[in-house]
This record gives sequence, structure tokens and C-alpha cells, in this order.
Amino acid sequence: MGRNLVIVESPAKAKTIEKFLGSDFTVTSSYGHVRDLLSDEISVDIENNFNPRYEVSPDKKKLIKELQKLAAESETVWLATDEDREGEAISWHLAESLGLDINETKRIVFHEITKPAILKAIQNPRKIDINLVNAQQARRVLDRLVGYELSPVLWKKVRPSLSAGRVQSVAVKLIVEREREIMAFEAESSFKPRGHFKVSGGKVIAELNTKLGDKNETRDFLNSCINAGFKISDIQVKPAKKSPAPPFTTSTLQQEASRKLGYSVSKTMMLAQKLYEAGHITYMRTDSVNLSQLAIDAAQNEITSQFGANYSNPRQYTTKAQGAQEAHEAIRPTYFQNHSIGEGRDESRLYELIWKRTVASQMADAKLENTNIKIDISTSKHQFVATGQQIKFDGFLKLYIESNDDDEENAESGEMLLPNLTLGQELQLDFVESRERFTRPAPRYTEASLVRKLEELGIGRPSTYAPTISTIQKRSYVTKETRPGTDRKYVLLVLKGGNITEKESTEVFGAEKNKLFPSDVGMLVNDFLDENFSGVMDYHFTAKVEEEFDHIAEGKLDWQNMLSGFYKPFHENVEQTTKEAKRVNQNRDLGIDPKTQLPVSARFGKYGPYVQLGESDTEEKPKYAKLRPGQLIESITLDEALELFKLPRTIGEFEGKPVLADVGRFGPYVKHNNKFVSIPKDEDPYEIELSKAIELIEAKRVAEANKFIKEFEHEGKKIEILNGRWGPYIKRGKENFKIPKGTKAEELDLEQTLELINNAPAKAKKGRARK
DNA sequence: CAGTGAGCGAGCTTCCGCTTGACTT
Repeated sequence: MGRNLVIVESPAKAKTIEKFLGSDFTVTSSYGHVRDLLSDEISVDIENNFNPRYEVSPDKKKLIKELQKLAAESETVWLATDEDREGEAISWHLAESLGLDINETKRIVFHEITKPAILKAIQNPRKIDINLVNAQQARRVLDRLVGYELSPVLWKKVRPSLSAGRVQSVAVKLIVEREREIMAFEAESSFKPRGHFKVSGGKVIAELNTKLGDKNETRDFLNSCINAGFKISDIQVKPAKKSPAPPFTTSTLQQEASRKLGYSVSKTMMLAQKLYEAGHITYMRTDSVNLSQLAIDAAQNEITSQFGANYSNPRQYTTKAQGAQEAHEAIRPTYFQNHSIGEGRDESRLYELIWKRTVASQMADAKLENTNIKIDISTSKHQFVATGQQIKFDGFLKLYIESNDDDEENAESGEMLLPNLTLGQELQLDFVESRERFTRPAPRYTEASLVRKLEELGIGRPSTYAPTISTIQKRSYVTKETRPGTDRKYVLLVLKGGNITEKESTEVFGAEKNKLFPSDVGMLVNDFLDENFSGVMDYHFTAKVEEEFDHIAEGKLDWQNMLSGFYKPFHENVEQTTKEAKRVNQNRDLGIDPKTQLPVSARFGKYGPYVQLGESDTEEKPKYAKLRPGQLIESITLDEALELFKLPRTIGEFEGKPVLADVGRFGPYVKHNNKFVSIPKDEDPYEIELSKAIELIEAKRVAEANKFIKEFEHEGKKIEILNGRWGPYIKRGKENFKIPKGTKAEELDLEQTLELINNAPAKAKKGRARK
């Protein structure tokens, strides 16, 4: 036992640091925060100057006991939590719950886990900065007040179990507002002719320098090209350079992994955590682009030996992100000589991405040469223009190209290499093609682009991006979906050999892959909050309170005063809204059903969104139908609603009982004699015929018959051995148990079966199953 | 597990930021 106890936040970090310090030092970790407000109540004494009531978190009780013991055995305790607001607070909570003397306890900080940095930190201890701690308390209490006062308003006015908060509600708002923009968007079409010219030694493709409004205008232009002459009237050659992107932060890593590897935000974090724990990369929750000198030197070595000294350009980047706290380094490889490492394909691919990005960030700029040419048309005032790009020196491009959210678009207008051309040169036209193009609305958010937007607004922290995205999906405010697009006609005009041809084709537009869509609840809750709590819902709310937290940290503002200033008007607003606001109810009239002459409306009910045919206060009971996934009360049309009433559909009779087709929670199904059979994807519940339905019913019967293997009686309970989707399993009442691979299910006797049941891993209990 | 949509009432829900494991269909 060393005489010094050092406490950091992460156990992986503790392990590394222990190696740097002598045997006099024991390094251990707090596993993040150790105390918090109680979770089942506000836990803030509002009347009494917002005094927070903290307790050791339930899952930290054991840990605190161990730390108390270690602290008692040590001469000096060094609190080495992160150097930011939260880290300072963790140190303070540790001191409080370990009963440490604030004046005796040494507080040390470092931004990088390198030996010199740690040794330097040990030589420069300070005391806990109570102002910084207070800034964290203000942050914590404000979030609690907002979350725990707003959520109950939603329970009363919308429906139970919903939630609201400073971060999640704004995240939902971004998605709802984007969806509305897309709904309101009307695509405009235009034509931009492209001339293809033949030149010796290659060809030139040039675009008209203006858009043409419609087909006729385009036709007129193409006509004018038939007997026109084309001459190069301008050539501009300009050098240009491209610089590498800075090393990864949490947010940029999530974005690039999403674009380049197709990983979800949570998958990226899970893989990064593994790489971190294995010691392959530095800490993965960071907002800093900073690299340690050690890393910069190592990268330089690597680049020089692999590509040559002219490819090296050591640089230090500075953070642009709002509210960045920079307690860590950027995310980088720990050992640059490992070009590829990690368990499994997913991990290695993420590692390689990090390696390349980091190394590229220390490489030379790429040197480019852009050539812009203009082509006069003798019969038109317009010109054709083309841009060529040549790479003179590839620099960092040798290793890494940052991707872009709309790569599609870039690919289309991609820059190319131009052949040698001279000013005044006459060009011979091969053909001109002009395809109708449509404007596009702003794209829906992906998980990663939402993270980028939140970071830009200074909302949320690296450790919360992934959880926030999962919260708003768990509350069903938002869903991540892949949806097919719709067909759209476009016109293609081509001038070739003096003839103009016109062709109409169809393209698919609006197809979406893994994009975030708001739900009806998401939209209702958002509108309710936005209307009644505009302050908190303001995109700049976080930035404003962050400014005040900074003042608290600088000792210029009292944290409890700050809270009081915020809370008074906020709480009044909560009270007033609770008293006065109407229950949120959506009821949108869609029109009259031409068949029955009854009104059709879309509504938000107890069980979610639905459409209604007829009125509830009339003699005839109205007909109801649930909305399908992807349909919104706000945008469903009369025709779509009428379609929904067509189900459930009676398609005939089988064995004297009716056969129904409908769509349920798990997709389309056929119901017969109280039994449900799923309708496979290639069949349509609106169209399916009786013969096919009977086929499905009979197939299911065969599967059922094969399901049963054997059964036992034990202590009055039936134990069955059945064939399931993943092979044979044991069923006792509502519990299912696994049968190990290699065991023949048919040969199991009661004794063996009971043993399997008793040895099954206990659910949600400590430890793993015994062998 | 595939339903429901009148109304009432009991009991429950909820935040953001730090950290890792323990979950299994």
C-alpha cells in the first residue's frame, strides 16, 4: 500500500497512471460521479436558497466504502478528476463523502495521460476550486428543476411518462421544425444544359452558367446551339490548397463513423470504449482537438518514415465548439506504430479511421490547381463554364479525405481534369444534354448530424450525445427510419447531330436511410412546450445559462442567486400553464367520405394517433382506425385515411369460420378462429385472396404441430420442451430456458430438464451463471 | 401479442453528466 492515494474518474486511466508513478502511489477510480440528487424527488430545497440534497448514488455505496478504507490508510489523497466543471464537482463530492479535509486534500489536473504531464501535475497541486464546483451545482440544480417541473406538466396535459428537459426538448424541436420545413417545401424544377465538346486529346464537359426555367426555354436554347460556334473566351488558372481536418472529438468521430462506416452514434461509442479500455486510443468522450507533444512527435516520425519529410507538417489545432471544456486530448491512437488494431472488423475499422484522421491532421496541405474556363456561344448571351482541378501535391490526401453530408451532390458536379486548352480556341460540339432538376429541401437529421447541430448550439456534452439520442427515441418523440422514396417524372432533352430529342423518365426521390422522423407525440409535445415555455425552448437558452455558469466559476456571481433569478419566472410559468392550458388534443378535419357522406378526422387518443369516420355523438358509432407507421396527423390526407378504414377486411370463410385480414403492431396478419398468422412481406393485406390465406393458416398449423416435443409435470406445474424460432427450448409457465447446444432435446428427462432450469442465469441479479 | 377511442381514479412516470458493466431477445 502506497502512502498516496490518487483518485481519477476512469479505471482504464487509473491503470495507465499507476505505471507512471512510483510504488508510493495507489491509483484508483471513482467511476464518474459518486453522489447526486435523489432520483425520486426534486431534492432541492427551493424555499431554503436552493439547497441541494445529495446522497451517494445507490450503485456507488460499495465503492465509497472501499475508497474510505483506502483513504484512511493513506497519508495524502490526491483528487485527480478531470479539469472541468463536472470533474471539479466529482472531486468535491469525493471529499465530502470520504470525509476528507478540504485543506489537506490535494487537487491535481492534467489534460493528457503522459508521464511528463502526470509528474508535472503532481508537482503542482492546488485546492478544490469551490467556485467551479458551484457552477456545476447551478448546472445540476437548473437541469433538475427544468426536467422535474416540466415533465409533470406533460403528464397532466398530454399523457403520462413523458419527459422534457433542457437538452432533449431542444433536440426534438430541431427534428420537428426540420420536418415541417420539408412538409412545406415545394420543389421547383429547372434545366441546366451541359455541353459535351470534343477536343484533341480528350473532351470538355461544361455547364451553362445559368439555370433555364422550363422545357420551352431549354428547347429554344438548344435550338440556338444548332448552328452556333463555340469559343474559349477565358481561362483562369489559380493555385489552391486544402488543409486536413483536425483530429477527432466525440462529435466529429460520431459524424465520420456514421458517414464513412454507417455506424450509429451508440455503436461508435461502444466500439471506441473497447478500444480505449484495451489501451489503443485515448479517451473517447472529449470536446478537444488538442494533441500532446508526445503524440505530435510520434505522428511526425510515422509520417516521415512512411511518406517522407515533405509530407509532414506538425500542427496544433484550436477548438471552435461553443462551451468546450477541453479536459482531455483529442481522440487519437496511443501508439502510432499500430496502423491497424482492435478486436473484430468493426473495432478495427473504427481504429483505422481514428489513426488516419489523426496522422492526416499532422500532414502537409494538398496543393491544387483550379482551372476555370468560359466558352462563348455565338448565338447566345449565355456561356458554358467548366472547372478542372489538378492535384499538384497530394499531401494529407494520400491518407484521408473527410466526407461530407451531401456527397451525392458533390459527385454530380464533380471536378475533373481538363485537357490542354488555349484562349480563343474553337470547340466542336458533340452534344448537349439537359436534364430537369428539382430543388431539394433541407435534409432530415441523422443521429450524427443532430449531434453536430447540438454541439454547434453548445447543447449537451460528449458524454450525453448518444444517451440523448436514445432518450428521445425511447419516449417515441422521434423514430429512426428507412423509408422508400416516391416516383417523380423528369424530362431529358438532348441535342445531337442537329436534332433535339425529348424523353420523359421517372426517378425516385425522397428515399431516406436511417433518418430521424418526429412522431405525432413528438410534434404535440414540442408545440405545447414551445408555446408555453419559450424561454427554455429557445435555441440559445443553454448558451445564455452557460455564460452565467462561467461567471459563477469566475467567482463573479453567486450560484444560488443565479438560480433564483431563473426559477421565479420559470416556476410561475409552470403554475400558470398547469392551471390554464387546455389538455393537448389534436383533432384535424380531413373532409367528407364521398361514400357515406360522414366526416373524417385525424385525432390523437389514449392509444395514439387514429382516424375516425363519423361523429361520436350520433346514433351510429364511429369507425376507428390507427395510423400506420410513418403517417402523421398533421399530414395525412383524406384518401389515405379512407384507405385505413378498409381494414380489417373479411376475405371469406374457411371451415365455417370467417377469415380476416388486418394490420397489427407486428405487421399485417390473417385471423381465423382466434388464431393469428403473419402475412409475409410479398403479400398485401388489402389484396390477399382466400386461397392464399388458407395456405398460410395451414402452414402455421404444421409449424405448431412440430413445435411440441415433450412435456413433464413437476410440482403441479407443466414443463414443456418446444421447438422455437431459435431451436428447442424449455417452457415453464411464462418463463423460458435455454437448452445448451449439443444436447438432444428429445432425450431430456425430467431430472435433466430441472437441472437446466435451476442452473439458468438469474435474471437481473448479481453475477453470471455458474458453470 | 394483433383491442381499444365514455369517464373516473389510483399509482406511476421525469432531468443532465460523469463513469462501467450486465443485460438477452
